[in-house]
Amino acid sequence: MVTIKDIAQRAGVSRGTVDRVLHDRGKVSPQKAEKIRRIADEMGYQPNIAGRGLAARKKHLKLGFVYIKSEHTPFHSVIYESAKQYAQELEQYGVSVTFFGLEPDKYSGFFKDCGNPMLYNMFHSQKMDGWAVVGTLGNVIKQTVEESGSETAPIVVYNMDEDVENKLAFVGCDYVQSGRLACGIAALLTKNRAHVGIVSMDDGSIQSSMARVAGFETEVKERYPQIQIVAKHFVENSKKGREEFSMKVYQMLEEHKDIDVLYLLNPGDYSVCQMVRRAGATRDVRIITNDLVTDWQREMVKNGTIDVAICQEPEKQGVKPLEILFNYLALGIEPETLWYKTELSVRIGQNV
Amino acid sequence: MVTIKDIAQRAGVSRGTVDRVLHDRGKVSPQKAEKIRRIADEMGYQPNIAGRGLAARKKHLKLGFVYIKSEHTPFHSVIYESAKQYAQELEQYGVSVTFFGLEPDKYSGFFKDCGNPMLYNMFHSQKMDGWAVVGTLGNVIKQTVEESGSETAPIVVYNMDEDVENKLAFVGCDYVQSGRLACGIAALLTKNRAHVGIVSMDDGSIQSSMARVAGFETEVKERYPQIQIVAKHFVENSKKGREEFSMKVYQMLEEHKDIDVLYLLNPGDYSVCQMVRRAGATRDVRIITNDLVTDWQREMVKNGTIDVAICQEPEKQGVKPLEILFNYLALGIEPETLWYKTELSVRIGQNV
DNA sequence: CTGAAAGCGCTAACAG
DNA sequence: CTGTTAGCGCTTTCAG
Repeated sequence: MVTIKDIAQRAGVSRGTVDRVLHDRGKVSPQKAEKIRRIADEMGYQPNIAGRGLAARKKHLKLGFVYIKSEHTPFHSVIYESAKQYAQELEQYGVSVTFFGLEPDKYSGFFKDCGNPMLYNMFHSQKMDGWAVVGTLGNVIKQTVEESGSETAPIVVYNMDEDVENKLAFVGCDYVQSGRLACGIAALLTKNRAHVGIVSMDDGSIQSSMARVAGFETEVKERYPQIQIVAKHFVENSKKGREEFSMKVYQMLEEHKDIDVLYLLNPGDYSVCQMVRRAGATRDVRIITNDLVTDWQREMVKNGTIDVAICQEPEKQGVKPLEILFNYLALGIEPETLWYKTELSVRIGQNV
Repeated sequence: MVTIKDIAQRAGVSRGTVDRVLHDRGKVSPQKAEKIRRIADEMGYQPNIAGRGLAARKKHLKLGFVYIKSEHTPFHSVIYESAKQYAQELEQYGVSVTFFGLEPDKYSGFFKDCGNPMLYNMFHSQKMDGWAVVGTLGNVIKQTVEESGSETAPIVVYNMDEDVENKLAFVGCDYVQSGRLACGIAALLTKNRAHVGIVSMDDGSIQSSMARVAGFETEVKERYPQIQIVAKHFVENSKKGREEFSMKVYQMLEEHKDIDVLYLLNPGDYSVCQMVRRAGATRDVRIITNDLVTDWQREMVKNGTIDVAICQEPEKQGVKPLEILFNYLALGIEPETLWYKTELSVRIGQNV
């Protein structure tokens, strides 16, 4: 294996100079730089990760992790817990991670106007070397941090993509594909003839739901002309909405006796599944949901209350953003891609 | 973060002594040892991986990877390629991996009597620090290596479990669960009423097939009393068998007009799927297969020739055994479990 | 039985 | 602009 020392020797310079050239830091005479680059190339130099990892401690990197903290979104709790655990592993590289929990429950209309003083208070004085931010908040945080005079630190967005300027990467699933996958499952369950009711606990304007519905509809058009979406219901995720949700779904099933597949985008409260089973005892409705994060949800898949769940690796959504930042800042490894897709998996009773 | 140096300082000894105590190597006076252990514990010492990784280079570890080399088993090619790639990453830790390809095509009855001279020639003079061995060959290799006078090196078995004495770990899927999963899918596809034909290109005596069939049958018994297994056919994987296979399956479908789910354990030649589609044009047969490793197979899932494929992470089966050995030998990390289960995933046209 | 020292590959800080 | 030095945490080797 060829080391930086070998290159230095061969080029007749010091290791420091080689390091400077390979990292474009400091000034080196053009001829020397060129020579060093050529030699490194010829010898097939590959930096040693262990060496870098060890030396990285001197950088005392600080990362910020911004997440959603709410008892109504257990999915984000899983992300948070995974990130927390990975942060501990990063400690040995001298990296410290600060967690910023945003609590939507405390502010009505949270996602719509989050350029509020709370955010300013939270972020204006934070100097971080890198940020991992849950989508839809990327730009807000970027602006808040920059306004407070700090230079631009790299940002990785997760869960929901957002058009943040110069973001380092995005980690999350392909929601359109998720919708397509749901359609493929509906087709399998009904020999390509599903009558589908789509339901979600959100006002229908959030990106993920729109993308999933669009994916589902595209797949119907392209591949399963006999599948029909007979009803769509969106109930907003508020106290009132949560109370009404089950009833709305019940009414939908009553109104459309031909529904044989229920596609739950964001059930919010999963007890709606149990309701469907009781109410539809004489009917055969298949339930497809998204995500599986609590024991209770898993249990429902195991016992058949939910037929199929489509999952998107929440753990990875917590870990990967930090990993990308660490690789970039500590080890000098650029992200391989701008979009790290988390896998869409199909879970049924036998593989939850 | 607490280092070995901190402990040494606090205990009033040298770093070398601390190292000896923490690794039970060399002799240290009992009182000192006890004291050091206590202090390490109190201070919550966690070894630094980067440091160990760097120091590991001096060990010049040698690992052996034994795999199956045959154009009839693309699954094992994927394992091999993944292992090969990971081996390259290990180079920077001073680890060299030697690959031993066993070619069953060259020997009839290969798996039954592989205590032959070929193996002896291949392994008798190999001194390795650790072995990763495909299941069903673990013991043979262990014996061959030991007979040739080499002391016992740790062995990790992969793909198929085997009762190797003192093996360090096994990496592979739960084949019984794989069979259960297939049954769960058959149930979904047919509203719990499947009439199933089970087919495989092996003589029915190999472990994985037996386990899958057993899992399927158990699930039928426990959960889906209305599912029936109406036929089972095993055709041995020989030249003759491969030629006959498609026809045998065709005959089975003709004989049992009620079959609506075909469960292909090891199709060998996937063209059988296309045959079923042509032959059964007027009939609605759903095909469930295992594993998805070639582009051709993926294409069949995409275009609906295969309805569902159950996969078992072949890449991981190549990488993980080497990773376990590396962690154990180079970093001193014991395997967390004796059985590293690879995940069983459900693939359909929308998530291949 | 134990301490001291060297070195794994890389980076940062300092001195010219 | 460039070379030297020190050190990240751990292991191994060499003396004693």
